[in-house]
Amino acid sequence: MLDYLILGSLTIHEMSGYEIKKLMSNSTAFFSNVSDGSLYPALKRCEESGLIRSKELVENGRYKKVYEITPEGRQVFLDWLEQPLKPFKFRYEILIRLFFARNLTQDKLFQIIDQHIQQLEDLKQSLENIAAGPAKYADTCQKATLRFGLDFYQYLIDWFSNLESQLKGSENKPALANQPENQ
Amino acid sequence: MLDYLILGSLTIHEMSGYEIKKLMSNSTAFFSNVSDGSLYPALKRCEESGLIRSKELVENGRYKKVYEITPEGRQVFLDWLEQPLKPFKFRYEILIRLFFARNLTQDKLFQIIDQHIQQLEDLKQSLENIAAGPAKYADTCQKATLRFGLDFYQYLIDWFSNLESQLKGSENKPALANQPENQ
DNA sequence: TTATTCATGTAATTTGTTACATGATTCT
DNA sequence: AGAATCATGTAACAAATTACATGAATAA
Repeated sequence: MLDYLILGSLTIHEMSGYEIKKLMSNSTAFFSNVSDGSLYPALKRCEESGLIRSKELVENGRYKKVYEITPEGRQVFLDWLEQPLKPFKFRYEILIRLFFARNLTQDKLFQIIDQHIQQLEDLKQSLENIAAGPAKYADTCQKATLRFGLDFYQYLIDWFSNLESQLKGSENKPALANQPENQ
Repeated sequence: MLDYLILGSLTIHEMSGYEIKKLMSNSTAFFSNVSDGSLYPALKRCEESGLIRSKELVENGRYKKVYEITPEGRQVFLDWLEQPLKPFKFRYEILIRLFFARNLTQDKLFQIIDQHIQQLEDLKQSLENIAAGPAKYADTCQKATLRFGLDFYQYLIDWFSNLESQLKGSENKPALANQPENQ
């Protein structure tokens, strides 16, 4: 996955590892925050398999290793782009908490939900900052990606806010216990 | 994470590895589809660290290893439940495709989006089947978890359908190219 | 002068998957 | 008789993280 993120970035133009990281966090942070410890080994791996090649240079007295994509790398990337998607899997920590929330007081549960809403607000804010920024390289599809992030975070914020209201609304009832329903 | 999923399951009642897997896929499949290769080693690990203990028995001529949570395990689980959430991270393959979609013809992009919508419809259907089923152990919070899955998949289906309409609407324009904006 | 940003990397660990391997029971 | 489900596990591999490690340039 990371390899394709690297190849994709290099289809835009040649970049150093550091710049690739920058691009990720300035535009796609919400779906891929890459750590140094995975990026640099991945670059090495891709170079070894001939998908990218590097030149080392010194710019403003700073050592840099700038990578460009090779024709083979471009082909591999284009092939991947068209391939069927892997099965969609999604692991979402707060849902696990929610699933087992009967072990929790309602207050504690609300704390966790509030905390998550705050996380989401922060993430949304950082995307808004990116959206308000210079938005380099942003074509229609890249803008759609950003738009997705904004919409998505807002959706989750609303969903969890709504859940809280509903749980609060049934506060007098045994909220976390089994409630009979017509089945 | 998996360890907590196991502990959480065992707060409901004692279960074998197989039953834990069943519980996951019958109620929380959409956020945690656990493979044998991770579940059984995890059970071993938890037992070695004293969080759970097992008894082996033969039921209907079938060998079983039934696990129950220990008081220490319960405490570890409850502590975890209340702990701050880890930073929310989300990697979503189709967004990476979308981000680099300028390397793709519009037709190919639509194929990918359609394929993803189909994935989501299938996942939603499987959740609907679960929701229509006997819904064992389903307390309010567990129902909310299921509800989340249904709402979430529908949201994504709508979002991507909408994206397609929008892209189709601008088909005469250079859809995948950089479109100037007021910045 | 001190913190931040730029810049690259390694080592140990974590967490999980896929494929392999086995075997009994029950449903059709 | 054969397929599906029940039931448990190992071994090899994959992908990524965290912590460690270094060091120059620039902005406060």
